[in-house]
Amino acid sequence: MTAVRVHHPRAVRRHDGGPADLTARLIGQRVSGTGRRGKYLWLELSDGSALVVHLGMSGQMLLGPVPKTDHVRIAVLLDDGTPLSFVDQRTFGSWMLADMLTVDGTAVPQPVAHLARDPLDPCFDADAVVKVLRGKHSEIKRQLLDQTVVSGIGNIYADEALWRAQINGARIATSLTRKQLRAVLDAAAEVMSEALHQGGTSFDSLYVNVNGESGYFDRALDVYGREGQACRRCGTVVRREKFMNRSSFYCPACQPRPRSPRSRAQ
DNA sequence: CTGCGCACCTGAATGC
DNA sequence: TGCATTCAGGTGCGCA
Repeated sequence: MTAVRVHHPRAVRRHDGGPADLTARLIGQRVSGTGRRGKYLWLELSDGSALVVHLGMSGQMLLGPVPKTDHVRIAVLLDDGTPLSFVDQRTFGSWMLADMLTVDGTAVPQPVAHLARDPLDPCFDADAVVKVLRGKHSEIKRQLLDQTVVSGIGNIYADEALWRAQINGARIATSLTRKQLRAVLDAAAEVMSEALHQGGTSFDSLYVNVNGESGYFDRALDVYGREGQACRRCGTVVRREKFMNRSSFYCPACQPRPRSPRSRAQ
């Protein structure tokens, strides 16, 4: 990298040294590899450190001409003259530099070390995750969103996986069988894989791929965002309720709510 | 340890 | 018409 410009300091808020330190340490480095775990990705650098990137809600890493948008947060010039831009409208994304560590036989940057493997990781061990889930007396959806249990699953794909497995997200994981928990994890892997092949989930023009194209997976969503519409499996009206300051969508017939009083009763 | 509520941010959608 | 409010998402923090 021959030049680095941080246009918006918020984009490096998670980097300890701030914009000046990040810039100084990036210049002169070469990219020696790439990696990803859950919602984090990273570029391995020639000095052994890693540039860790989280795209947040709307972040993009773009190679080629700097786009004409107000949302370019960081601009880099690579050695061959190609610009690399970090574009992020909603500014939940960030860059940081970190050292690599070896965890469970895999080298990952330090800020990623606490994350569990994601369902698309070749080393993902579903049975081990089922054990973790069964060991916690907490709601299954809460655990699906806990990146230290299984990474890469957000609110939308959690709802989709639970719908496929016909499990209500408010069920306490300890009350579910190994088979049911395994079904939820398998469904999550399926949903993520299908979404990936369709270019992700786009609700509006913000969510586009590196070529500026929308993903099509939102058209394939079975339950998320379908409040008041018929369940695609049984026709019952899909419900929505508040959960962890987010929305949960579910079919009350296919995914019956737990009876236990510990759940969030209305 | 676990849960809970909130801040962070922007722009689209909705309300008055 | 215009201003105010609500909402969505992932992460991480302080506090119970």
